[in-house]
Amino acid sequence: MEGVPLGVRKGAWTEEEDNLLKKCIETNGEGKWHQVPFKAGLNRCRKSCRLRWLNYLRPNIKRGSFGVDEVDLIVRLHKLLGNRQVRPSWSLIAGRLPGRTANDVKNYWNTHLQKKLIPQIEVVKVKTPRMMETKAIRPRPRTFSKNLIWLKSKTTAIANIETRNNLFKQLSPPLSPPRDDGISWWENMFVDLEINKEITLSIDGSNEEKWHEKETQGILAIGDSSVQGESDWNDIFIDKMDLWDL
DNA sequence: AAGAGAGACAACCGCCTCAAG
DNA sequence: ACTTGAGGCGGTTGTCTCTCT
Repeated sequence: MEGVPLGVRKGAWTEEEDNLLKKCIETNGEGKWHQVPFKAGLNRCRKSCRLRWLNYLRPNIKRGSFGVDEVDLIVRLHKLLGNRQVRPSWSLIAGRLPGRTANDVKNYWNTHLQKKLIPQIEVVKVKTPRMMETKAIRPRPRTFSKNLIWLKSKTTAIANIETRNNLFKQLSPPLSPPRDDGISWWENMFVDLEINKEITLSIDGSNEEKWHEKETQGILAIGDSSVQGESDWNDIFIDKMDLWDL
C-alpha cells in the first residue's frame, strides 16, 4: 500500500481493534480517515481502518449467502456497467444491493459467477460479430467545490430531479412488488440509468436508437426472452431463465 | 486420520482522481 | 502549472474452512 507507514500493524483485526474503531467512528463520524488511527488509538493505516469499517463494521451490513434476486441483479448490472474494456463498477452494483458491500459483490462475482458466466458470454460473442465494442463511462465519486454554479442554484437542481423522476415513474410500469424495506430499488435504478446516460454502446446507428427505447422502458426489457429476435441486441444477454440454473 | 485441493472471504496493494496549497 | 496528500476504487493475495480421497 502506497504511503503505508513503517511499523503499522497488518493482518486480521482483533475484537479490541474493532471496538476501538467502532467507538471512534460513532464519536467522530465517517470521513477524515487519516485522523482515524490516531483518534482511535490504532496502529493501523488509514486505508486499513476505512476498509474495515466499510466492509465489516458498518451498521446494517448484510452477511450470508446472496439471494436469487441479488444474483440476478449483480449479473445484469455487471453486463450493463462492466465488461472487459473497463473495470466493472462493484461499488455501483453494491449500491443497488442494500446491506452488501462492494467487496462482498466482487468476491461473490469472482468465486461464484465468473467461472459460470464467462464461457456463456464467450459463446454469445461469437454469435454477434456486429457488436464491435462496448464502451462504458462509469461515474466516479466526486467532491465538488463550494463555488460551483449548479450547487448554488440548489432549488432549480432539485426541481429538475423531481421532474425527471416523475417522468420515469410515468414511463415505467410497475415491474416488481415493493420490497419489505419499502425501497423501490428498481425505480431507483431507472433514475440512475438516466444519470448514467454516458453509458454508450458503440453499435451501429439503428441499434443505438433501439437502445434508447429500451433504456426508457427499463432494464427488465434487456434480455427479456419475450422480445428475442426483435434485434441482435438481445443476443448478447443471457436469458433470465438461464440464471436460475446457475 | 491425514493430507491435498477447492472454495470463501478478509485484507492488502497499487493505481487513479481531485482539491488544496 | 505543478506537487502533495486524501479518498476511493478494482485486482490480487493470504488464510481459514470444508470436502474429498
